[in-house]
Formats: sequence, C-alpha cells, structure tokens
Amino acid sequence: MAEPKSSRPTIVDVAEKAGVSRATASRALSNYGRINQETAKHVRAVAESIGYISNELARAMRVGKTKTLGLVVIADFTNAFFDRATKSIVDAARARGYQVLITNTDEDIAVERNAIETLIEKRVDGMIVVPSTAVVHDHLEPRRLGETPVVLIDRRLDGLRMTSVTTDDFIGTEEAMRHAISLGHKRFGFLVATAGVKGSTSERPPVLISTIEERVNGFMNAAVEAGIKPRAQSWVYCQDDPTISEAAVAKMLDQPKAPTIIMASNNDMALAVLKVAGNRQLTLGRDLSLITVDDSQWLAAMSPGITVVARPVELVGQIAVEKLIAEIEHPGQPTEKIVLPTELIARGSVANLVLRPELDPEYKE
Amino acid sequence: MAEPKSSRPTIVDVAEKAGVSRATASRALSNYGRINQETAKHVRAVAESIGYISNELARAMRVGKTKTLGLVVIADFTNAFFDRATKSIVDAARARGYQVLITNTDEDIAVERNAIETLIEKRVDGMIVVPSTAVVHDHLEPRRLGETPVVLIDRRLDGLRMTSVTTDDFIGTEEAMRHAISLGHKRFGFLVATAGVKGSTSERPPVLISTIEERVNGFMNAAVEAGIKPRAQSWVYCQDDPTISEAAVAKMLDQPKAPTIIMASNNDMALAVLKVAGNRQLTLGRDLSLITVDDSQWLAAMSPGITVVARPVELVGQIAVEKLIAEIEHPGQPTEKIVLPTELIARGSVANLVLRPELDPEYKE
DNA sequence: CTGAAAGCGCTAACAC
DNA sequence: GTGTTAGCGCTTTCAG
Repeated sequence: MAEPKSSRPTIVDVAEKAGVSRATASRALSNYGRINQETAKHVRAVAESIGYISNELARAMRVGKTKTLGLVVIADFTNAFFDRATKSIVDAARARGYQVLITNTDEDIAVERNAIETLIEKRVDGMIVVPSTAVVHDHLEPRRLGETPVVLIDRRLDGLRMTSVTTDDFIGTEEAMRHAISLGHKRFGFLVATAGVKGSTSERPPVLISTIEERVNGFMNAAVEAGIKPRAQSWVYCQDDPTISEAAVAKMLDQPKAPTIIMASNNDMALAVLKVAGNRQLTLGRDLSLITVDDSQWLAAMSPGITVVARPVELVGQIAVEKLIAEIEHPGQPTEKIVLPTELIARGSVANLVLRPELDPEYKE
Repeated sequence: MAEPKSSRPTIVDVAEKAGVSRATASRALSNYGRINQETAKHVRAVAESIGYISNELARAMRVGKTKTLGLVVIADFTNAFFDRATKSIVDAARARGYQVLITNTDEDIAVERNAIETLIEKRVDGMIVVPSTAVVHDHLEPRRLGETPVVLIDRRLDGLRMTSVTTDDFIGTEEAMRHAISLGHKRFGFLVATAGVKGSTSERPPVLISTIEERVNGFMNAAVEAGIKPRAQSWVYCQDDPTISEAAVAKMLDQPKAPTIIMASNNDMALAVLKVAGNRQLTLGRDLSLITVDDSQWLAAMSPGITVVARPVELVGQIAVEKLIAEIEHPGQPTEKIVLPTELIARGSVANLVLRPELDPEYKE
C-alpha cells in the first residue's frame, strides 16, 4: 500500500524519515546556522540512504543565485581560440563552484540577442560574451541586462561600460611584421577574415571587430615604420569560407610581384594558405612564408612549424571568470579593460631572405 | 516616492500594470488556455514596456521541466572529436529549444560522479555523457539517475541498459589497415592512447574503453586476415602525453625492422608522429606513413594530407540530442545502441610501396 | 474568458 | 538547538 512516489525525494521526505522538521533538515544538509552535530549527521545519513539530491532550482529561487554562468560564443568553437577558451572557462568556473550554460550565436546578432535573453530567463548569475559585432547593440545595454554582470572576451566593445579581457593584437601583429621584415621580407600579403564581407575585397570595410582592427593597425604601423610602400602590400578582406579564402590566396600569389610572406588574420585563413601552397607544391619557409594568429598543437607539429602570434587564451578565460565571479559575489567592482600580451613564437614557416636572398623570386643577381 | 524596485519585474508587476490578474498575465505571456486576444496583446505590450523577462527557474519548478540538457565530456574538448561534438550538440539542442550545461571530468571518475550529481541538482531534463572509464559505475545506475534519461556518446558501456551513439571503429580501423596493406605495407606500428597507463607499454591493459578496444580489434583482425606476423607489428599503449608519446614513436622507429607505417589511435598520437618525423626530417608519405582517426581541417590542409578514419562526429551529436529529447518528451523509448559508419579518407600520408618498393628501407634488390 | 488560490522545494526570519 | 511559517515567481485547477 506504499505510495508509488515516482519522482525524486524532497527535503520533507528526508525530514520525515529523520523525524525532524524541514528547517532542521535544511540546516543539516546545507550546513548552516546552529545545529546539533549528532542530528546533522543523522539527517545526512537518512538523506543518503533514500537517495536525496537537493533541488538547486528551488534553492536558487529562494536565495536568488543559480551558481551558473552563461557563455555566449560566436559560431565556431571548432576554432583554436574558442575551444581552448571554453575549456578554460568551464574549468575555472567549476573550480569556484559554478557551472556553465553554453550558447552559440552564428556571428548573428539576432541569435545573440536571443541567447542573452534565454540566459537571463534561466537567471544565470553572470555571463561571458564574445560580441558578434563591433557596433553596440541594445541587448547589451544595462536596461536589458538588469543586475546581471557581463564580461566580454576576445573583442572589446568600446561604447560600453563593461569589463573586457582581450589580447594586445596590435603589438602582436606589429611584432610579427617586424620579425618578417628583419628576415628580409619586402612584399607582404595580409589575409583578413572579415565577418559580414561577402566574397573578398581589398577595400577596408567600415567597421571591424576590435581584434581584427588591431591586427590591421598593427600590420600597418609596422609597414609604415619600415617604409614599406602600399604597393608592396596586398590586403584582402575575406569572408571566412574555404573556397573564397583559397581563391583569394591564389589570386594574391598570381600577382606580378607576389608577396613572399602572407600574414593570416586567423587560422581559417592560414588553412587556406596551407591548402594553396600544398596544391602548388610550394614549401613553406622556402617558397612562401606564413605567419598566423592563435597557436595550436598542429601548428607546432607540422614541418616546418608555423610561426604564430600566440595569445594567452587560457588566461583570458580564467581572468574573465575571476572578474565575473568577483562582480557577482561583491557587486560594484570597477569595470576594467584588461589587455593581455601576446607572444611571437618563431618556427620555420618564415624564410630567412637575408641569409638566402635567392628565395625571393624578385631577387636579381 | 516610487519604490526603488531594484530587481527584475515579475509577472505580478506585469499583471498590475496591465490591470489583470496573475493568471491572465501568465496565459497571455505563455499563450495557452482561453484568453481574449485583445487582452493578450495588451499584456504583452505592457510586459515589453517594463522590460519583463520571464523567470524560467520559477516556471521550471512549477512545470518540472528545465529545458536544459547536461553534457558531461572528458577533459579535452580541445580535441578533434569533442570540440565538434560539443558544437553539434549545442546547436541541435538550441534548434529544439534546449540549452546545454557543460561539465568536464578530467577522465576522472570522481569528477564525473560529481558532475552528474550537479547536473541532477540543477534538474537538467536529460544528459549526454562520455563515460570516463570502461567499467560500469554506480553513478550511472538507475537508482542515482532517477527519472533523468541519459545517452552515452563516443563510448559504449556494455553493462548498462542505456542508449548510446558511437561509431564503428572496428570496421574503420580494419579498412584503414587494408588500405595500408594494399599499398604494400608489411610492418606496422600502432600507437594506442590509453587512459590509465603511466608511460608506455607493449602489454595490453586489462580494460580498454570501447572505442579503443574496437580500434585494437579492428587492427588485429586485419593483420590476421592478411597474415601479418606479430613480429611485424609494434604495439604501444601509451599515456596521452606529448613527451611520452614522442619517446614511444622514436623508440618504434629505432627498432631494427622499423614499421613503414604508424597507425595512431587518436590525434594526440598523430601529433607525436608528426613531431618526431619533423625532427628527423622524415617526409610523410615517403619516408614514413601515417593514418590517424578523426578528421580535422589541419589534417586536410597539411602537405601531404593525412589519411584518416573520419567519424561522423556532428551526426553523433545530433542523433544523441534527438534520442535524448525523444525520451524526455515521450518517456519509455526503447534503448538503442546506435553505431554509425566511419569513412576512410585517403590522402597522401601513406606511401605506395607497391609502386615504389624502394621506399621501404628493408627492400633489397 | 478571467480571477482566486494552491503549491512546486527550498531557506531564513522569527519564535520557542 | 529546533520548529513554524512565509514566501521566491510561476502555472494551473477550480470557480465564477
């Protein structure tokens, strides 16, 4: 005649079986307030024995904290930045007792708005977002967000008073360029992955996300500094799509005075260079040079290894979590724009034209 | 004299401002039951105007569904399988109105137990798990899980009556071997990433996770079928650590009759082969051959491209989500062990020793 | 078609 | 040191 009792045991089941009140059971299980250690032990034993698992939903509702963080990334976390960032965020959060709810926008602002709304509905305590676009949108305005703190990663959004954790891609790219210049390169290609561009173009789009903008500026700064003429630079803003980027690389290489080195703004672009080089039997670090951004095990393992502007991705994730949780647990933190340094890892993909000038097809002697 | 009203507007705020009862407001916002369309429109307008965002916590508590899925992956979603799997799961879930809560165990059973407990506390409607070990553990027993449905991916757990979505790595590896054999290879190395092994050993560990076990069996089956003697096979079970796997590769290649081809059980192992080959100036597809498992853009873009047993990762994720949601929304589905076919993608990393027997150092003429 | 009221499972005053 | 009780914000009978 026992009731079916299909669903999970609740705290009142525990309380009844332990012969105490709900309050005492709660105190025992959450270990707070004054409580007799004997009773507590007994209650916990009972809970364990009937397979009680607390209902965080109910608790969250009562205390107003879900111990959950929202993560809003753009499409591709099949990407040297986002996979590592995600992992470091999940790990850092867990270490501090938080879980993470993931959403991905497809670089689409409408999806992003939606994702953020959903996260608020689920009442995450805070969120980490990679903004889809460079222009500020109302879904990140305080009025929508309410009390929910947000920290931005990877990309800044200047119009907003919001903490962000990014990397110094300006200096990173500049360093990479200086490295190439010091190795004797004189003609440069720059393959810039640009969301929102259809196909490819050499015209600078009006707005670029901050990361890309910094890479562009860093490149330009170094070029100017070294007196490299615009005609010795091939810029291509390119949709992030293999067919298109490969065509762009091919076109770049087919120019009369083709670049000796291509700078790829991200790994998808580097992949295109690799592909085209492979098809044309060009050996990297000899027939063509390459530098890309964001290190990965593959770049290190290939022969030659690919020279790269490495960003401290794990650190970005960790700091973002830290700052976010700080604000959650002690509201009123100052907003900060944290910028982490990158590191140039020189491997074999950049030919040394100083030592071997004959590798430059334009070299006359 | 307006109250501060710091936190978010609730449904009663909406109701008051709209001059209706909570019930009507709820009906208007969730669009159910009988309600005058005029009233509904008005209520929704008011909600919008005061920036009302529904509290899913409260709703979940009432209706008993969180519209959230839990995902428990092992450590590395910096990995050609898990990054893509995660993305496809998040996408598939979102398409059906579910969010996903991510957790990662570090291939550690205690962490896994914990993760699952946490997900239950958060009352996810179901979960997708990549089990850490091959042996069944009580935290996946029905008693712990209660009503919460689970589907396993990547690895089967035979003792459990539970739906799983995996790939046919037995046939996949067998095909890969046949391919190598047809190209004239006679001496094989097999580098098996094995959790739980310290360092590396040629002795088969007692239990292997199902994926690895199938790869091992597929390899063996093809070897037996082709009459390849055990002495022509170098097996190494290897901890998943660069230093150790690279040492294992080096040792393999330093044997008197070194293999002409190495089969890597996963991409970390392939990376080790790449590294060692690079250090020794060995060109893949000529001086040494390589096949690995799980395709990635890198493998395709390198020169030569790496031949690979490609698994339908996105499909695994999608089907897992589909099956899980089916069980959530219509409990009582039959449990299924779904096994998806792999595909061998032949690229240039396997030398053709039939056409060019001289590439085999043991070749005498 | 709309309102009143109960209750999901939990914690935190407030009594005792 | 423990129990009573009032909600957290929502949906859903049940009346009207």
